[in-house]
Amino acid sequence: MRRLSWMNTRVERRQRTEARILAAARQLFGEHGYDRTTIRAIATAAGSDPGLVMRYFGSKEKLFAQAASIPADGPIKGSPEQIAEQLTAALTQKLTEEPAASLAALRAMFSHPEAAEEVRAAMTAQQRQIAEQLPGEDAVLRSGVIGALTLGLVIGRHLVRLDGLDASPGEVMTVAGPLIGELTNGTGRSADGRGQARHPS
Amino acid sequence: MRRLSWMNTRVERRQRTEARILAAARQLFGEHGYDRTTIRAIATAAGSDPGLVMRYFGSKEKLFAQAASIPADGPIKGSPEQIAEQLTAALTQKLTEEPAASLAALRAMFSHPEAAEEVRAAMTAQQRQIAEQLPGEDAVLRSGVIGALTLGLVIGRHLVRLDGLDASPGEVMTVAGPLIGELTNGTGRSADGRGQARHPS
DNA sequence: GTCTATAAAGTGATAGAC
DNA sequence: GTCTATCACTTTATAGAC
Repeated sequence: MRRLSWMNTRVERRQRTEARILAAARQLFGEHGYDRTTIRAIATAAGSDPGLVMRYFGSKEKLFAQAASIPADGPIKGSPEQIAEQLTAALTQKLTEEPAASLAALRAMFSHPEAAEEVRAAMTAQQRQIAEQLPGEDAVLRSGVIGALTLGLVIGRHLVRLDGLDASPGEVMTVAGPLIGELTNGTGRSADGRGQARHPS
Repeated sequence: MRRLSWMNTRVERRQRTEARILAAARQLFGEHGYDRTTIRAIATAAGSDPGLVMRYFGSKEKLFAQAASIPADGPIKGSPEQIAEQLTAALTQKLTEEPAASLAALRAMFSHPEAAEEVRAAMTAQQRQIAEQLPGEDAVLRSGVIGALTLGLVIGRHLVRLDGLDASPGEVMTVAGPLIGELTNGTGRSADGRGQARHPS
């Protein structure tokens, strides 16, 4: 049994180091993009060594693939009103705390084709799903605008730090929520606009 | 006079080469970002030579500064309705044909800090200008959402090629126009929504 | 198992030949 | 004036010392 516990601590040590490297990779990829993040910088930030990083993850590309991922939002279903509610909730969460892995993928997508594919796949999957359930001939277009609005808000807040978007998620959603309501049911009138999102106070 | 005409052709030749290099730089920076665009690739695309590129522009950084720029939209002034109209027109144009220089700056901004500053400066200048003239306590926030929507639409169409955004600019504006109208006057009701933008057919 | 030393390739920039 | 050859440097990735 002594051997097992010994192996355990060693395996655990290795797993902890791997996790530290992965966390450092996520942060640096998210801050500086793919090309400007070097294996050396990741190793240093993780208190480790470039050689180990390569040994654990095989290549920079594979490390990035593990570090940057877009978690698919749960399936979105129901009436336009229900869809709007689910979209609003998902967007609120993205504004509150977008995970480092997503930010890494989002930043890298503009210079790293594989990251672009990752994000595109996640976004088009959700958009298609939404478009199928929305009324109106221009459902595909409207779900595209929903995607653009979401992308703009997330990028504007977390990556570009656009003026005015540093308000609380609740405040931002007070403005953005009604737009989503409008886009889901195809008219600016029937959803009562402003009331759709909760006020922060 | 013979010398003058001789100089002219030579100066012209040089200017033409410079223009070709600049055009190639814009296109490649816009397609692959700053880091992945090499001086060598630009020179080849322009049918020229890496040494000449350096000689003409001094450095890759200076070449990028000349190639990637965000033209400031004209000053935006007037009542909320007029502002909405000007914003709609500007956005329509950005959707119709965003110049290569802007696309280069937009793509590079996520990995190249100086490009980020370029875009941020242009966007915050316009947003501040708009926020000053909009009614409501949350004018700054609303102009921020306008910026995010614009950014999302331009990026979604030209850079990410989001599903559904490949419609004609007129069709896209049929959906996005009312949102801008709603954001400028602070309510989803008073602007008549859909009627704001022209239909394509 | 961990890390140092180095290899191989590609970059921006420069000097100097035509 | 135009372009070739090369420098100095940095990158990922590997081989081998401890």
